[in-house]
Amino acid sequence: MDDAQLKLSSQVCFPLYSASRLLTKAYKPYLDEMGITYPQYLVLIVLWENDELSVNQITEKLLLNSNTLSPLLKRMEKMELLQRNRSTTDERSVIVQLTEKGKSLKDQAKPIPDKLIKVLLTENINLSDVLQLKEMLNEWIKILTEDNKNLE
Amino acid sequence: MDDAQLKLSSQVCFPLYSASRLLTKAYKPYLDEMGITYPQYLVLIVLWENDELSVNQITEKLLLNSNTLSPLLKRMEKMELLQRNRSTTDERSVIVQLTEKGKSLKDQAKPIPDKLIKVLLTENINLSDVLQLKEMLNEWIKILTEDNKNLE
DNA sequence: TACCTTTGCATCGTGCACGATATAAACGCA
DNA sequence: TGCGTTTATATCGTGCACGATGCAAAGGTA
Repeated sequence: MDDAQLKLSSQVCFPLYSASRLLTKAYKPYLDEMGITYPQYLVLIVLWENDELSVNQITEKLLLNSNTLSPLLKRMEKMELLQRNRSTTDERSVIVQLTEKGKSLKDQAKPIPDKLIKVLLTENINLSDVLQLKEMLNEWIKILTEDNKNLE
Repeated sequence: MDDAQLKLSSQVCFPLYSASRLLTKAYKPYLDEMGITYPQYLVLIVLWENDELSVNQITEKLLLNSNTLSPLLKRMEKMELLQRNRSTTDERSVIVQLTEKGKSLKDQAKPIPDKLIKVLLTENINLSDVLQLKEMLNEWIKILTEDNKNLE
């Protein structure tokens, strides 16, 4: 049985892929109330932490490219959650900042992380397990982003 | 700072989401050689394990709905990797089975899992860590799929 | 200053994901 | 047997992801 590793149950990527999709889906009821999607929520988070960011700074924080973020930011601008303006010092850059409407969603978003972490804690999984998992994922993210850079 | 949990660095879902995307991207060079995508690779895996499966059986194994799988399977049929036929015993069901071409890709796929697990093992992360992470993810998947069922 | 390269962002095409909905076959039960 | 309900699959619309490519501004260098 030398193809045992090919079985679905042996693969690491599949649980990662499924858990990610399902957890994102668990966010949905809360994000629906705010009228946004999960990737849009991520953009709000980094802009709640930083008054203004260039598109490039957002790509670095969220590990998404401009071909994903440009249309997404345009949709959010149309929803009046944020503004996009060319930088005056560097005409190539586009500066993104939240509108009052975008800022005001922060209060509504505050209880979300707490609600979701409660779903993820069980008899067998405590908070320190979750932190350890996060550390592993972050190390993988570091490796995998470095890999990509090496290819360029 | 009562909104500390709202920070990107505090969230569990974001590392899950990023690691999943990046790991899938790491598969790409190998899957490109076979002319398939990651979700198509998952379909092949379950069909290498089972001679024939209904669309419904595939949705259960991959946790994807028919609205995702139907077009995906059609693309794979057009690529002559598999065949779709209505069941004779239950005309509602569509039975999916691999063509010789689909079966033959198995040999090419064999070395892939080994190559990728090597990327994920580091000074700080050994095989038992990975197994533990898989167990946690599988427990979450169980919880989150049960949650969805409860909503229906 | 002319020119080549890099950088920042955007557009295009393709393939997922997924909620909402449609449709036909099968089932259950009065 | 008739008929409402469930089940299996498919279609449609929208929003990501992402590789390939384009383009203009900025930077570097002879």
